[in-house]
Amino acid sequence: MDANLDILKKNRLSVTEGRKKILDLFLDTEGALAHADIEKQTDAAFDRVTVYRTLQTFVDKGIIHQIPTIDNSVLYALCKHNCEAGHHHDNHVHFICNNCNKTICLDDVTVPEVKLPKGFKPQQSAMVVTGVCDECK
Amino acid sequence: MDANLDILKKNRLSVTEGRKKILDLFLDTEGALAHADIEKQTDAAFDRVTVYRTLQTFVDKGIIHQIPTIDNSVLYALCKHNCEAGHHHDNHVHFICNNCNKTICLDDVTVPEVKLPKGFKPQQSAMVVTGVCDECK
DNA sequence: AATAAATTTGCAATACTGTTGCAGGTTTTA
DNA sequence: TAAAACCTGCAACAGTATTGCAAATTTATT
Repeated sequence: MDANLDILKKNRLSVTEGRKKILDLFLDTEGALAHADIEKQTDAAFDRVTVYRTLQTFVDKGIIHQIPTIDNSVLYALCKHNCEAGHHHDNHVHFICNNCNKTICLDDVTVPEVKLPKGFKPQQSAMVVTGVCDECK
Repeated sequence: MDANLDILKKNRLSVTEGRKKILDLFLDTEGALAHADIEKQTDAAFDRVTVYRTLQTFVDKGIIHQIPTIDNSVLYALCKHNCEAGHHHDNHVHFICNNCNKTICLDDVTVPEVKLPKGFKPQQSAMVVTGVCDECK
């Protein structure tokens, strides 16, 4: 069975063309995707609104996660670990290349824990490193 | 001499009402400000465009810095260390409270270094922790 | 397999966020 | 004080995101 079908069914989502196609995109892409990337790579086969809603649904189900960026762009990437609805365990560092502008999930680099001042209770932490990636070197 | 005047002159910026007022806001605020916050707190005394341009100017001069967030909001905070134009040395952790929605600069918590995979050259890193702050407890 | 129920999609409308050019005004320089 | 440099506000525009609703599709039921 296709991986995308599997994932959709596991999350009790209706299997539709759009969801299958967008999920495939994530499965085939190493790194992160922006809403605009998805529109481009699907040749705008789906309404912008549908793409927005699909992404939101996937985030809610823990299939993909949002990535923090310095500018106001929103990036999404596949969760590679066992994220459950509403609880993302994706605790890896994200790398943004200043040369090719790609965002790369460093799946093997976990976000280190930090000691917070008294009274602060952490729930989630994110870390973004910018620089030059291995391909641009 | 007022702190704001001092900072503006040091950076060879014309001293205008808008810049003084917005800089004061940052000096008086512990934490980060979004564009919307600034409009609100100045009673929209300045045009939206002016606020955008002022923020951009301050970032360029190294007076304030942008903070990465998971959603697509853009936050700014004063650089408390010796930021020079184009070189931000502000490496503290930012905390976003899920209750009061404030962003707080944890000036005493520095972003830990992480070991990156081969070929990746880091230039800057940012860390954002979400949770419950000391006031909301 | 056919139909009903539930869900999803696309369109239209709307709102928010941010940028640019330019004329007029303010600040700085000489 | 006058000229030059710089900044501001307005108008227009572009990109991004959200909502309601009717039509279409998918899933559940018989």
